[in-house]
Amino acid sequence: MTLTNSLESRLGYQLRRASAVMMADLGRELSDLDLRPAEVTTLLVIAENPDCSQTEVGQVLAIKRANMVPIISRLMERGLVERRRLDGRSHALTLTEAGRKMADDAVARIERHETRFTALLGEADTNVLFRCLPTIRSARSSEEEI
Amino acid sequence: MTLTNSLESRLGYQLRRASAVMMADLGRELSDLDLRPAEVTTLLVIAENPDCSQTEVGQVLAIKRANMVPIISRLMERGLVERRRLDGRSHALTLTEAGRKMADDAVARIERHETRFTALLGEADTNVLFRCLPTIRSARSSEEEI
DNA sequence: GCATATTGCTATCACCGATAGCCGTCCTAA
DNA sequence: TTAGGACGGCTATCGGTGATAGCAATATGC
Repeated sequence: MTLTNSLESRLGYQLRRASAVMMADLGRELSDLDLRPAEVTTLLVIAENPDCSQTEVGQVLAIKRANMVPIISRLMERGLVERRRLDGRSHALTLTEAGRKMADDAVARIERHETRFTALLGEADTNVLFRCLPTIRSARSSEEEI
Repeated sequence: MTLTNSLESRLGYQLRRASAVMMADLGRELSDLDLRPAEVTTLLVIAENPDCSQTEVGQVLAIKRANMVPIISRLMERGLVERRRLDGRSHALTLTEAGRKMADDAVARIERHETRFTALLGEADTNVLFRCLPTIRSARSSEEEI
């Protein structure tokens, strides 16, 4: 017996399922770099914002301060990220040469991954998505801070 | 300093962030029912497919057999779901009266939650989303089975 | 100078997904 | 009719991500 599922008509459900599919595909694409999704995004943000701090990265990616710690630690252990003491509290993050190479490789893979999906959608619909998804993000109920 | 983030132009990233926002909102809306998202979806699928089996629910929701176990257990402990032995292997799942009430309450909350977002999008864009998101889901690379 | 805010950090929890493997049951084909 | 394989539920366990509470050191503004 094949079941009915009225959740199919729920935006949140569709979003969750679609996001899971893309995340799984991304994971596969990045698996042989041994980079987790959260680590790649961190790497790329540092790549385009040299000398940023750890909490700044967290703010732009919506990753809590506490959860940034193991991410940065692992990127440093692997020699992809370096940091320079700034003022006794904060560090300036930069990529090492290996980090830059890794970031370039990751971007290429992400591009392949992305076009696998956008190719199916067509430009018009893709544009609608890039308009709608930020709208959804901006709809956080007012009482939650950054 | 406010950072740049070129990930904003990636579909996967936007999907992930938007999905996270909606999930957080859903969690808030359901928190005083003490139902986790995975439990509500299970409850609703059983509601509209009485006498279905546990793996059938899993298949329609993309939840692995092994991961259904604690979900069903908890729903049964709370007296929301009952099951009847079918053939020594499988059980027929149904909602109890309390489960039906809970499901009705959950649906009402989900509806409030959903319209909070769809109201921001407008009907035309919402329709595009309901066309595009299933397309993305269907783009699983061919080598993965159900 | 002192109260307060900020930064990075530890420790710990919750939720969801995945894998490997067990056991009992069923189905089917030789 | 029975043997082999598929199936349904289950255990145990891990991985990834997010959240919270609280600490120590430092910076900042009054």
